[in-house]
Amino acid sequence: MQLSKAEEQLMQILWKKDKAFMKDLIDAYPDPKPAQTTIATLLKRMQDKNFVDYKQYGRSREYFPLVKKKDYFSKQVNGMIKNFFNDSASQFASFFTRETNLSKKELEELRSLIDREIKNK
Amino acid sequence: MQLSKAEEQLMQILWKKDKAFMKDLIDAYPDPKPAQTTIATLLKRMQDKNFVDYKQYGRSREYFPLVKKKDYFSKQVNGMIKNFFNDSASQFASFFTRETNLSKKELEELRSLIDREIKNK
DNA sequence: GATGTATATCTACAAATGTAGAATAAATAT
DNA sequence: ATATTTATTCTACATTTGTAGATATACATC
Repeated sequence: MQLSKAEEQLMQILWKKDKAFMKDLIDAYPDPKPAQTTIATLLKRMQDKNFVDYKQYGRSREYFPLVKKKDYFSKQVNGMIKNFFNDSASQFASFFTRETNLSKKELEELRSLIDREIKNK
Repeated sequence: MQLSKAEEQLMQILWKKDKAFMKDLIDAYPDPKPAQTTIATLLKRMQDKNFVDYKQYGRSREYFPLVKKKDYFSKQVNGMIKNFFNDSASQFASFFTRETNLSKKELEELRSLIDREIKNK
C-alpha cells in the first residue's frame, strides 16, 4: 500500500520528529496549518495502511513511524528505476550524474565515496 | 500538474513508442488489458494536463507525448531529493551509492563517468 | 465542581482517480 | 451497400484523497 501526498508529508514530519503528539505535528506544519481533525484523519488512514502506530499516554497518543524513512525511500527509488530505466540501477546512476547539476566539489565527494564503496567489495 | 499512476503507466508506453494509435496502446498493455474506453479517458485527461497531444490521421489519432521522459523524470527525482534529502543532491547521491546494490563493475563505470563530468567543469 | 484545552471519533463532502458501458461515427472487408 | 471493426465521446459510478465540522471526552486549572 502506498501513502498519498498529504500522508507522505505528514510522514516526513513524523520521521523528523521520530515520535510526536498531535500538537507537535500540527506545530510542525507551515501556515496555514490544517485543521486538527484533518491530521487525525490522515493518521488514522496511515494506521490502517500500517505506516504508523502510537503509544497511549494517559489520554493522548504519541505517534511514531512503523516504516523507516530509508526503507520507504528505497522503495520509491526502486520503483522509479524500474519504470524509467527498465530496472537498471547503473543506468539510473549515469543519468543522474549527467542531469543533476552537481558542483565540481560535490562530484569529487561522490567519487571518493564510490571509491570507498569499491574498496569494500 | 501531476500524472496519476494509471496515467503515468500509459505515458511510459507512449514514451517507448514515441507515437501510437489507440490500438497500439492497448496492445502494449499486459493482460488483462483495460477497456478501450478506459484508455480514451486517460488520454483525454492527459491532454487536459498538457502531457500528450495527437495528430489527426483520417478519422483516427496518433498520440504523442508533449513532455520528454527525461524532463518528467528529472522533476520526479528533484521532488524526491527535496522531500527526502532537504534539497541536497549530493546527500541523495551518497545515500544512493550506499543503499543500492551496484556491483563493483557498475561502481567503476559510475566512477569513470563522474571523472568525465569533473573534467567537463 | 465548572470551565477551558487538547484530543479523538464520527460524519460529510468535494475533487481526483480508476474503470468502463452505451451511443455514435467512420473505415474496412465482403 | 451492408456488416464488422475501431476509435471517440458521453455518461456513470465506486474508490481514494484532501479537508474539516460537530460531538464527545478526558485532563488541567481555578
